[in-house]
Amino acid sequence: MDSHATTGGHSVRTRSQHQRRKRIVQAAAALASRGGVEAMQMRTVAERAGVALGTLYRYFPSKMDLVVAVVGEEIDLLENSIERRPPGAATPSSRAVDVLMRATRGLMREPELADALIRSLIMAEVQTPFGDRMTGLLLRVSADGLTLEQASEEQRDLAGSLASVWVQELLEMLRGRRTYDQIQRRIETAASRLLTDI
Amino acid sequence: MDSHATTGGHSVRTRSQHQRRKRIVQAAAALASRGGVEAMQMRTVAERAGVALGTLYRYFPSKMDLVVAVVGEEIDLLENSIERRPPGAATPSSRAVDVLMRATRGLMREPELADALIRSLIMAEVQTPFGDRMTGLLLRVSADGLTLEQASEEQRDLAGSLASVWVQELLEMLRGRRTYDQIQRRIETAASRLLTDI
DNA sequence: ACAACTATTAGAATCTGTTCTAGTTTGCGA
DNA sequence: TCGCAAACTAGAACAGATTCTAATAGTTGT
Repeated sequence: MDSHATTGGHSVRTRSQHQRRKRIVQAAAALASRGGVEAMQMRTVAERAGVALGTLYRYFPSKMDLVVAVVGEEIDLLENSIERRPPGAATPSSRAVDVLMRATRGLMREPELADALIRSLIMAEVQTPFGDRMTGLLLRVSADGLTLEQASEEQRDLAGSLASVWVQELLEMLRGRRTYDQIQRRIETAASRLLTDI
Repeated sequence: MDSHATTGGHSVRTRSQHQRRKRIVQAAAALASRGGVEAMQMRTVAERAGVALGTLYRYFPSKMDLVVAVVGEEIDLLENSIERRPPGAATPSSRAVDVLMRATRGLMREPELADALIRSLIMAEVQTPFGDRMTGLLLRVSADGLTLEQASEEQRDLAGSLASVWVQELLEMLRGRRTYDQIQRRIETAASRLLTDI
């Protein structure tokens, strides 16, 4: 309903505010990467970031907003990684698989963090940019640099569906019901159907 | 870690305990079907069920366990209904779409409850038979009565992927980001790709 | 019937997210 | 520089989930 300046990072006034925000997110990520969301308590985050609890709530109106910010950084890392080393495979679908499995490996490196973030995002009442960003990423690598806005509805549907499958597979993995190889096979199967002739 | 007797309903000792459990679940469902999970406060549930808070926690060690129990009853209804009236469309993919959209309409009738249902299933630490049951249902209607065990790995992957897409679309709907028609279009698009020549 | 054990109860206590209050500091335009 | 609005701080207060306690009621085996 309301658009805060907190999650976007725009409309930040001073340098110190920018740094404060950064310290908060870093403190949150550090805590979450060990004990998960439970360890990422608002009081503790504030303390670690050297900030009052009220200030933390000024920057992030709820704990979920903070989680979303942490996830945003993870996606930034993924996007940077893709920019540095774009997937070189021949077909759209195998490029998409490349990206998704690279993201999977990244998340597997910090399972506690991944678990906390994925579950929290799925539980979020409000819209999170997570799905859209992944969908955009998939479109970019599989449909020749297309953006979310330029894509046709069908293209967005197909890329979005693949992102959905990936998220569910991640959840299954976090439940201990999938191995990396199983995820890869399922993603490959789904991608070859969903992204052929896109 | 531990497997309680609470969610299963087995190992209930006396008749009064069985009835107590039933009253608790009914009270919880009544509260959730109006105000959603927030309205379903543990104190209130205990009060409505005429049970002490400690007793409620003896039966359901966490709020999530209670939600899962409420939701379990709803799923039974859903599956029975679908099996009583099998879809009659011509192609495998349209039969699958039929089933999924019928389930969607059923869930839309009580949005607050549906919200709790879907989220709890996704969040459940333990395995819930939900995904597998849904996948089995899709295989049955789209691949000529196939069961989960009889299907090939690829068939299970494809049906499972469609189920994943459906679950994510439901979540988007509950967040207010999808209309019924949008879901239908996306499910149709995904199904036609995933279930052709299955 | 008796003892041991388990279930239930009312209510206090704890924990953590969130809000509120009152006072202090900071940035900035006049 | 002055003054003001916004940002910040410490800490109390509040809310709802979960845990704990001490007492009572119910069940079961002998």
